[in-house]
Amino acid sequence: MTGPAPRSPRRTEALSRERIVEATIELLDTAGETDLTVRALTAHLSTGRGAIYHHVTSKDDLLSAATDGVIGRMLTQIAADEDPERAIRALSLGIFNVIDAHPWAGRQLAREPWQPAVVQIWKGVGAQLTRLGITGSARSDAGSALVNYVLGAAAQYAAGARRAPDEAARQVYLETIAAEWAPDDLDPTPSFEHDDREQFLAGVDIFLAGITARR
Amino acid sequence: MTGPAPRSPRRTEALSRERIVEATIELLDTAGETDLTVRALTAHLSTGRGAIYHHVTSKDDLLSAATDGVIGRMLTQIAADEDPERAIRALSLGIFNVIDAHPWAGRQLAREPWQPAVVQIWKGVGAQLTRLGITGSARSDAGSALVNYVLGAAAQYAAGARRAPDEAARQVYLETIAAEWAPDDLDPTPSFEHDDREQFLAGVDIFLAGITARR
DNA sequence: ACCTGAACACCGTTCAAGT
DNA sequence: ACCTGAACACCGTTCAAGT
Repeated sequence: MTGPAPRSPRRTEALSRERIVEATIELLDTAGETDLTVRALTAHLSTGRGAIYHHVTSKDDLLSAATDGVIGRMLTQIAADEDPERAIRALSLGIFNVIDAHPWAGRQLAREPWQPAVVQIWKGVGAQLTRLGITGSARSDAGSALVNYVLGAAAQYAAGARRAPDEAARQVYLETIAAEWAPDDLDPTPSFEHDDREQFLAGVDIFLAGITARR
Repeated sequence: MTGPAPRSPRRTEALSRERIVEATIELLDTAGETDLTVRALTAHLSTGRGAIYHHVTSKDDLLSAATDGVIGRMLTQIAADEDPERAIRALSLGIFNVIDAHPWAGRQLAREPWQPAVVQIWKGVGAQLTRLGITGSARSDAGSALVNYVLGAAAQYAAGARRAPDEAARQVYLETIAAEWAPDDLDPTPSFEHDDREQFLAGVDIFLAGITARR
C-alpha cells in the first residue's frame, strides 16, 4: 500500500474568514470600492460564489471586517504615551493615516456606529479622556464630540481623496468654497491648498482646547 | 370647427426636476432608503423608467438634490441672529433636526463634500466665523473642525436612528460602549441614555469653547 | 463540513421607438 | 422635446448538489 495521495493543491491556503478579509482589503486597495464584488472576490480566491457565505454573513460584514482589520493593525502600532493629550493626537493621526492609505475605510467608518472598528475607536478615546481626569456626562459629551469629528473628517477626506467620479462637480465645489472663504483672507495661499493632515490635526487641537476650557 | 380637444390629464403636474426631487423626498421618508429605486420612483410618478433621466443625471444626483432640498428648506427658516455663537448653535441644531426627521439625509451628507447641501453648510459656518472675528488659517481650521463634527455626528445619529437592520449587533454595540464608559461613572443614568440632541449640542459648545480659547 | 455554480430576484442606466 | 418600456449589463444572496 502506498501512502495517502498528495492533496491536490488547488489553493495555497484553506478558505477562512481571515483569508477572505485579507483578500477583500487587497481588492479594495487595488481595484477600488465599486469594483469589489462578490464575483471579483471569489475569482481572486478561486472559489465558488457562495463559499464565502460560510465564513461571512454579508457584504456589509465584509466591509466592516476589512475596516476593522486596517484600524486594528494601526492601533497595535501606536505607542502608549504617558501624556493623554499626545495619545489622543497619535490616535487621531493614526486614523487619518489609515484613511489616507485606504479611503474606502473612511467611508465605511461613517456608516455604522456599532461596527467593530468604531467600537475600538470609542474605547481608545474613552480611556484617554479618563486619564485626562474627565468624568461623568462631561466625558461622554467629550467622547462623542471627538469621535464624531474624527469619523466625519475621515469620511470627508476619504471622499476628497477619491478625486470624485465627477471631476467637474469637484472643481465647482473647490471654487465655491474658495470664493466664500477667501475674500477677506490676506493669506496668499488659499486655505484649501493647506495640507489636509495639518487641518485635521488643528481640528483635534480645537477640540482638546475646548475640553480643557470647560474642565 | 370646435376648439382644441382637452389635454388628457394623465398626470396632475408635468414632470420636472422639482417634482421628481419632491417625490424622492416623499419616498425616502415613507418607504426608506433601501426601497428608493428608480422603478419605485417611476411608479410613484406614473411615468416611464428612463423619463427621469431627462431631468436628473443619476440616482446619486437625486439623493444629493433631495438632501439639498430638506437642508435648504431648514436654512430659510432659521432666524438671523446678531450673536454669531447663537447663530452657529441654531444652524447646528437645524441640521440635527433635519437628520432626525430624515435619517437618509444624514447618511448622504457624509458621502460627498461637493454636494450642494454640504456647500450650503460650509457657507453658513464660514459667515458666522467671520462675524466672530476669526480670519486666515484659523478660520479654515475652525470651519473644517465644526463642519466635520456636524457631518460626522449627523451620519452617526442617522445610523443610530435607523435602529439597525441587525438589532443584535446594535445591542452588542450599546453594551460594549456602556461597559467601557460606565465603570467609573457614578451617575446612575448611563451616558447612552442621554438625549442625543443634548449631547450633539454639547459637542458644538466644546468646539466653540476651543475656538474661543485659541483666539 | 466545506465548497460549487446555476438560479433567483433584483438593480441603475440606455436607447430605439413613439407622440 | 419629452416620454415610454424593453433591453442591457450587471448586482448580492441562496441552495440543491457534489466531495
